[in-house]
Amino acid sequence: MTRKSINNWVGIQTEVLERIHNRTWKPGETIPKEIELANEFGCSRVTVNRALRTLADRGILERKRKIGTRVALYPISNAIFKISLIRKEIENQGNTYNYKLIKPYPTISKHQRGVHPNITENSHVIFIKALHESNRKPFVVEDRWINTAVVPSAIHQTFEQFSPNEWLLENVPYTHGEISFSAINCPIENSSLLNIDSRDAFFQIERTTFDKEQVITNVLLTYHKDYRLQSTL
Amino acid sequence: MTRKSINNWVGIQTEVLERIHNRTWKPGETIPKEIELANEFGCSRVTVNRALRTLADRGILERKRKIGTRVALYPISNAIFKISLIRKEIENQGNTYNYKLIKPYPTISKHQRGVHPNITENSHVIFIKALHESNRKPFVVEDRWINTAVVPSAIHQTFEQFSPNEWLLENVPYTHGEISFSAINCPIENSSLLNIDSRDAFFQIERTTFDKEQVITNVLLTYHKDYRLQSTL
DNA sequence: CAGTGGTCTAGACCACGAT
DNA sequence: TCGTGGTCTAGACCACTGA
Repeated sequence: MTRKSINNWVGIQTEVLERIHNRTWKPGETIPKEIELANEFGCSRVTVNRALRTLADRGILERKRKIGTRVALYPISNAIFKISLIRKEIENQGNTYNYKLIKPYPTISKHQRGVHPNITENSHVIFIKALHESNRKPFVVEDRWINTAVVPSAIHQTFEQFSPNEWLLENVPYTHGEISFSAINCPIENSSLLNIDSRDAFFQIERTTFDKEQVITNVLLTYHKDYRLQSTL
Repeated sequence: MTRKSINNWVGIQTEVLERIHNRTWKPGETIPKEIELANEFGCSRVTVNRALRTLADRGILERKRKIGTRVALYPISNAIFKISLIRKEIENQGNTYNYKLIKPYPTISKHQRGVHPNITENSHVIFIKALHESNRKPFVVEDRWINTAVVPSAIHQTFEQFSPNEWLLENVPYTHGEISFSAINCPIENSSLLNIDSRDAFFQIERTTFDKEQVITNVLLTYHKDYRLQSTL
């Protein structure tokens, strides 16, 4: 064999993608094993392994020990959204960022919304409502509660100068989280903040973060009308 | 050194995450270089490299040659959505899938919507409107055009038995794509299909796929009310 | 049991980027 | 220029899984 010599994993990945694309290897088919490809490309097996493993991570290949590597029948495309600071998101667009605390003082009470099994009846949570502006225009309303059982230091924050979004990210490490996107109608309280008709459709993101099974915080982000979350496949 | 011996990359990753989490290594700080960690854990540098590289891919670390590896100041969380067949999405929920072509025969005409720079004025496109049902209830409306300049064989399809979503994925390879999520009001034509009030908010996904700079297809997916797209962080 | 991918090692050289 | 991460190699052993 030894048709073409490729000795870097990106090159091999490109070649494999090309063969899938031009149907040399069809969906569902098993492709040659690592050693065979290593021989063909004149490189080591580890290099082939990295190329194929990366493609498997992307859902383009399916790999099983003993069986081999197959081209995925229904390739899964991953849409990856990078979740960062709201301030960063706005600044990255070249716009100026402003922050306003809406509820003048965070209130402490039992939880009322977003009931989560790990929040007990006695858990005390802080509620905060805040507005993030882009170029002095409403961008997103942040509706949040923080579990003070996990983050007691949050009690001493007024969140007047910086958002809980920012404070938490810098000061409270989390292990994992849940996120969901949806469309909603008439969040009456927020429509005036966002300066739009309350019958308009809003794009909403809900996020809950955990520290080893304990809920840290839950946030509802209600975006301005026409907000679009974009990514590539 | 050689405190604890860890000789697999997942173990090292876990240990690194723990040190970031308990603030042994604080946000913005530079952590020891690969060789030092390899010595401490009693493993080879390649193993450390894989652990750190993977964490850098996740946005938890930032790495630069000559500079070293730092704990990201604003850790970026990736929300990954796996985009698959609509049929698969419904079946994976344990529900029965049904498909209905709405416009009895796909029409061929110049493009009218979703103008894309790569679609020329003379491009002929096929328009299709279809409904995907979950347990006999409307789930999502598929509003699509296909560029026949790139996919001439689409002309011969009636899309009565299977959706363009399925046919394209199986028969037309693509190289990359764009996707965006948004919330919209009153898609009057679709509200009756989805059997809901036309003033309700809808969750919408728009997707465009390419084959090396040529547009293959564009689709607007309008979901039933209360649809939520979920993922983990 | 045997075949295939998963990973580790030690050593080597390359590539980027700060100085 | 030179330090640090990026990657490659050859060989080895392990882990899963089908037969």
